Amino acid sequence: MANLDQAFAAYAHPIRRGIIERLAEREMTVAEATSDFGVSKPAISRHLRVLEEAGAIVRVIDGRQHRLRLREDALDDPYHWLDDLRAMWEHKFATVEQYLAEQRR
Amino acid sequence: MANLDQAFAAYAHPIRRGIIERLAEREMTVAEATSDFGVSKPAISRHLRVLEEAGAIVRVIDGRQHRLRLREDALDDPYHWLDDLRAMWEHKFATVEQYLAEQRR
DNA sequence: GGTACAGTTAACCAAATGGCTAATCTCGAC
DNA sequence: GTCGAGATTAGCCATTTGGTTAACTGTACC
Repeated sequence: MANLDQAFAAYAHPIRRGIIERLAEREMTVAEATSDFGVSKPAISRHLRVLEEAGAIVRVIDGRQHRLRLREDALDDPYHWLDDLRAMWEHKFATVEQYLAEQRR
Repeated sequence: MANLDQAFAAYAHPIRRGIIERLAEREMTVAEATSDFGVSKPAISRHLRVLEEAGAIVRVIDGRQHRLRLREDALDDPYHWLDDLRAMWEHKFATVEQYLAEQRR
C-alpha cells in the first residue's frame, strides 16, 4: 500500500467503494466491475487509476479487456491504523451521557 | 457516524490522523492536540470541523478553551466496512486454497 | 477598564477532485 | 482491411480542499 493518505482517500468515494465491494466477490473486467454507477467511462477510468495508485487493485490487460482484482494487502494499512486506535482508547471515549451532562453544567 | 464518505475523507489527511492519534491518548484542548503540525490556527480550526462533522470527535467548550475528545463510535463505520471486506476476501482465499487442495487429491 | 490568550470566521488563492465530451488506442470479429 | 467494442487520454469546467492573513468573539487576569 502506497500510504495512508492515498488509502483513506481512495475509500472516501462511493463509486470506488462500490468497485472494491464488487471485486471482493471475484475478479472482473472493467465493464463488469463498474456498470450501473451512472457516470461516464472516463470518470470510471479515473476512479480505477486512483484505486490502482493507492495500491488497492491490480490490473491485468487481457486483449482489449482489463481484468481487475483486489490486491492481497489492499485493506491492511487503513485497517491496522483503525484497529490500533481502537485498541488504544478503550475507556477514553466520550459517551453521549457525559457530553450531555457537561453541556448542562 | 455521519457517513462513510465523510469518515474516510476525514482520515485521509495526515494532520487529522495526527489529531486523532493524540486524542486516543486522552482528552485535550485544541492547542494541546494540534501543536507542532506546522500550519496556522485557522487551518487547524477547519481540520477540527471536518473531524467533528464526520462524527469523529466531540468538543466541550470550557471557558476560553475547547476540550476535544474522540467519539465513542468514531471509527466504527470505516472499521466495519474494511473488516467485512477482509472477511469476504479471506473467505475467497480460503476457498481457493481448499479448491487447490482438492485438486491435488 | 484594558490587555492577552484560545479559538473561530471571513476573504482570498492555488491546487486537487470529479464530472463531462471528443478523440484516441488496441484488439477481435467479420 | 474495416468496423465495433473495451478502455484510456486530452481538454475543459465547476466545486472542493487546504492553506494563508486579517479581523473577530469570548474569557481570564491585572
